Amino acid sequence: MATSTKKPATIPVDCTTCQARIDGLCQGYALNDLREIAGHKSGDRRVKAGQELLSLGEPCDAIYNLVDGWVILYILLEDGRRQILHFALPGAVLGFHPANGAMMTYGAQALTDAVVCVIPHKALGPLSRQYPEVGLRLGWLMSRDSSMSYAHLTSIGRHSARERVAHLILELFIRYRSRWPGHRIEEMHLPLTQEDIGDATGLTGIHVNRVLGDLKTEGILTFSYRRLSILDPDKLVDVAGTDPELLQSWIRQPAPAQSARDETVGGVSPISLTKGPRRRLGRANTGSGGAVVARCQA
Amino acid sequence: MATSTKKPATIPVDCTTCQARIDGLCQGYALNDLREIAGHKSGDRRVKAGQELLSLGEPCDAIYNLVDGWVILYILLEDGRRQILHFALPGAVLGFHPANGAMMTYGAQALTDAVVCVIPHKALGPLSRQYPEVGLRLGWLMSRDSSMSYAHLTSIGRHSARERVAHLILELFIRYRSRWPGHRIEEMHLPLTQEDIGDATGLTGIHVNRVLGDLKTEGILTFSYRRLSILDPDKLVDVAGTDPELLQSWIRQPAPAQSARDETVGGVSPISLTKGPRRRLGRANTGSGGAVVARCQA
DNA sequence: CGCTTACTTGAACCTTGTCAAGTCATGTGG
DNA sequence: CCACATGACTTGACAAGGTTCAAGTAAGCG
Repeated sequence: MATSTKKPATIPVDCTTCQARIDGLCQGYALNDLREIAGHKSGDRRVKAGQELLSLGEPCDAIYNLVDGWVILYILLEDGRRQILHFALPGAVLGFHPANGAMMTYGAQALTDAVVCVIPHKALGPLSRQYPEVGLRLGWLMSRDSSMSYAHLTSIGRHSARERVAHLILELFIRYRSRWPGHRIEEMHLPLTQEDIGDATGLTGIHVNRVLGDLKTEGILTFSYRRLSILDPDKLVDVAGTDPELLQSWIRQPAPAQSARDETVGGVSPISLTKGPRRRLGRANTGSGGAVVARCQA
Repeated sequence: MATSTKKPATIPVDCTTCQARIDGLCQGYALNDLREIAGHKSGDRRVKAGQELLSLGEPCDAIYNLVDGWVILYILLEDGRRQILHFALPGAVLGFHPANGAMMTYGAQALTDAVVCVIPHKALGPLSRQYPEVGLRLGWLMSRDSSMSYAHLTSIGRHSARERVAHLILELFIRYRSRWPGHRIEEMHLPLTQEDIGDATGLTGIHVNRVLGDLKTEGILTFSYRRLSILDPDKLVDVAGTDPELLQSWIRQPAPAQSARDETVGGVSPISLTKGPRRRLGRANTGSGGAVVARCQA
């Protein structure tokens, strides 16, 4: 379960066990640095499942480190249509905006009980002067977001309903499972309705239902009442029609802040996605000049 | 025209007049700082219209500051389907990747002759230590990219073909025109085919053609052979079914690196989008209760 | 046990895609 | 300046994938 049921709501976030240390903003910092960084926080915030964390149009003057729970980002149209933009998992940073004092251009709602730690935008300048890697890491996190967003764009724009649904489920499964490396389970609590899946994939909930029905008939997966079981991972990858490498790249960690590399989490190879070369992405035929591999240490 | 036809290909980029100084990475820096920053460059690169700048799957070890020209980011599927992810205009940063030494997850192709200046990833660490704002600005730029991407997701996922095409054209028009503040022209060279518009909006070129035909019949715009004229801006905004505020927010500048605020570019109000409150975005009805709760230590 | 939310299924409809056959615009060499 | 080649645009008929409307059933919750 992604929700923190063990802690009473009054206990503040414990930075030493925070997910943001694993692949989020605070990755790679030693304990005393964490204490420093936490000094910039304006506090923590807990929201119940179903509540809004950030509302469209409200001014946003802080970034939110998602510590626990699932959160969706979405845009609501005036006629009621909704597009889910992103499923944020612990370690994500929300509310980082291009322009200072800008309004939120989308909303954020908790799917499960959730916890965020809040850092005001105006602390970012000083913070990044003290810890220059923080700025870069924010950049990397944002860049990962847009990379994921690009994959979603491709899914919605150029894939069939079948592919889209399979792709989304595969993505969420892999992302979720990557944080429980030991588990080999192929079953999980996915806190979504079929309607939600529709709103994320650009389909109607009804059609999602039909697609899920097909996938069940074919023995690929079952999903009902927020319970997901993957029955045939390989077939699922096949139906999703995507390069598993791409999905993997999101759970691989950006470069850590310092040298404190932590290989215990992330980098796991979920299900059997490692089977042979399965290129699903084409290549342009315009010759492009050579490139050199280089490693970088920030 | 966005292409630089006046300079021969051998002259290096002049940082003092570079677009990246206006709303890109180098905004707000004084001349001697610019010189410092430019010292981290590994060089410039010029590509002809139609050529690939970055190829999918190749390792990427540098960021590319787009100095001049139009560049598309796209994903190509193995069966030939293509999704255009983004239209990059001067000032954009390309190739900034979450994981060090990662492969490109998408390709980039020049639509016009284009010029980029190249900064190796491994220079970013030192650079951001010397100029901490650089890391944050990169974050802001990436965050803007994902914000734009979110708008595209909504467009493709929840808008009709008509709305999508109108939205894209409006977006490109506004973004392009924002860099020529003086001009009140409603005509421009848009270096796209109808097929390209289709690949960006998740439609077929043929259907784009039909939609454009309708828009022309209705006296809203004409677009053919890369020539765009907006005949009725207000109607176009209406058809696009989007909040112009959102589009505006992308051409508004992020906070400058220092205090050197430069209001001469950007912040223009394109066409007559300023007419009254035109909220096209809905609001959730979940009461987003209270506020900040606990304070935290480390 | 009754309520609510979520899921399921069917039939009619409509938007968009597909296939095919054009026409028009632009550039090039003669 | 024209003939030709090429890429881009245009149009029509038809099919398909997905939506809409409507009427259910099952699961979870107090």
